[in-house]
Amino acid sequence: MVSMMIQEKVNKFIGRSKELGIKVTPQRIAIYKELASTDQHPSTETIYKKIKDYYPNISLTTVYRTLETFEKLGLISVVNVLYNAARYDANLDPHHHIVCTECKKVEDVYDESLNNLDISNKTLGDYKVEGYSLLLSGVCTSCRSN
Amino acid sequence: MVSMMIQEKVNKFIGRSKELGIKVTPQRIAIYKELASTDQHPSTETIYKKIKDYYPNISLTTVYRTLETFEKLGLISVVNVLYNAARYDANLDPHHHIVCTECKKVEDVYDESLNNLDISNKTLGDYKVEGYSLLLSGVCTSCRSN
DNA sequence: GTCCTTGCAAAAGTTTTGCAAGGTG
DNA sequence: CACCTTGCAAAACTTTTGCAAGGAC
Repeated sequence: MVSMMIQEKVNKFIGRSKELGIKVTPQRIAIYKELASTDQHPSTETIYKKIKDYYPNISLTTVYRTLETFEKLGLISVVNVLYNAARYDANLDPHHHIVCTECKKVEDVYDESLNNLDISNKTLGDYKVEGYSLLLSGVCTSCRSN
Repeated sequence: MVSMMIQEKVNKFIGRSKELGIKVTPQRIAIYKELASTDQHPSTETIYKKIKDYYPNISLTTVYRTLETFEKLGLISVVNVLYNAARYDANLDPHHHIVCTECKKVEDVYDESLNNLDISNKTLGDYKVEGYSLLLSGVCTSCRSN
């Protein structure tokens, strides 16, 4: 799966789009292909700029709308759920977070057993790792009751 | 530490500020106190609004600048490192991410042993958990050589 | 041909910057 | 009283929305 050829991924995407009943446009293919071609998770703007090289008419609005559509249908996922505004933390002790996917509320999660994960060196590649934190996602009570 | 009284946290903050050589202003105390009083990780705007209730002259700019200052000095930390722009992922297989704290580049991390963490039920409180992902942070090779 | 999708322009929302006035150490 | 910090206003940036034209099915 990881090493699946780009074209194969795109074909799968086209099939899935048809199943979902959304239209397969050149813009959508370009956007999906751009995203599937890298593991660097570019921003919307970056995707837009890359596509513009060979598809100069594409609009940034389309990239925004398309990524949102794909995400809602489960064709892609958001890496950073909390991208809309900076969130700070006065608590510097090691702990993790859980975010409500509905209301975007974030709360602390304390679980000692998660503070000393053994992360194999080979996964880290050429990074000098400073730390990690776990972001759990779910739906909080008050959102579930709505 | 977790249950340390707010005033105690604020006092510690004031002492640390003096050590660091930054000025202790009423605005800074208010901002720190607001952040230290909750585990909900409000956005900059939310902090601003709360403080405005009892300190109507405070400026949103000050809140932005102050939080940035605190973060750079290590007085607080950012929950969502990648808050400046949406980042998407075409790869729906379970995997994690590592972000370079310098250039904000994000890459995939594959490590089977991290895909089935045993998260104790009591930590999850009243959330219905859908999933989790690990965000490692570090400095990539190209940023380290600069 | 129908209706979803696109592109443009404008609006809304978030964050940063310049500068003069004010307050801390 | 020096210099850091604040507040205001404006600019820069990111994301969303309305609407008419265009294209997929």
